[in-house]
Amino acid sequence: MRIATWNVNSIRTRVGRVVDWLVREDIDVLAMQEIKCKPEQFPAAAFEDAGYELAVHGLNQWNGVAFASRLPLDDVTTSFPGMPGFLKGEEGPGLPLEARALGVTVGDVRLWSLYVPNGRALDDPHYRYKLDWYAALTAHTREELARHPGLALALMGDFNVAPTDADMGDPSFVPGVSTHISPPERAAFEALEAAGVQDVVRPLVPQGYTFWDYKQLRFPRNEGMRIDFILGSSAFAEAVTDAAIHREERKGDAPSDHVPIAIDLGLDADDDDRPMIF
DNA sequence: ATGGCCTCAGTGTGAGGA
Repeated sequence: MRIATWNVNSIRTRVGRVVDWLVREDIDVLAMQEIKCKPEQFPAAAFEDAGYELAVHGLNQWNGVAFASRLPLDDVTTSFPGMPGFLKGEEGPGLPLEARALGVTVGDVRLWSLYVPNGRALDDPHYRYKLDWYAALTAHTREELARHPGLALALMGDFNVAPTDADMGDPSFVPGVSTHISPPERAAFEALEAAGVQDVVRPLVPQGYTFWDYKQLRFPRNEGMRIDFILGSSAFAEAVTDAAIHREERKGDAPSDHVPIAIDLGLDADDDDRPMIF
């Protein structure tokens, strides 16, 4: 089974490219972020004609998350319990939720497509929102794994944090000034991992970015950032057999500014110590 | 090579992205 995540930066603009890639790479389940449309605007036919069913969560022209899958999608969940909302100029609880989280179950595997808030600037209310969003996601993840020990769970998407200095290659992001590299953001990412999910791509792909800004020749200069991840529970991580960051998808006409990340899941049939997931 | 912002709503220009 091949699973992938991709911040597509508008699915209506990218539909041909995305479906071509799914078919070419034999992807079974794709988590998308920044679809930038409502469900009724989603170009569903192109996916369905290629053999994929959809789960779409979009409220307006911003954010938006979705799944495309060749396998049945069950237990579709929009937003996770405790997820904070946001409304410019206002603060406190009860603000409207944005379309940033979508959970599905495929077989016995629980998957989330996540688009973590950007933060905008260290002194912007959006930064507090980002940290609160991380805290709520961490609490939910911890509770979910406590409730279902041994669950194969993966959090996939755009986490908007470069966890290490090697993950930040964009010179416009300055320590002490910029988002994505601040100690509180990095601590929030580490706290999420400590809740019981680990980066299942980095051990197999130690180097490489997943995002390059459209501006200032960032891609030709390879001044990118590694901010898209697949974080898996122990049961999920043990089933990962391969991983790849598809850097080629940043080339050519009308690319997203993010590239897809794909992993293979499988099991050694002779190893009875491992849980049988598929 | 991979090339100097892009997308959306809406029709002029602001918001948002990272």
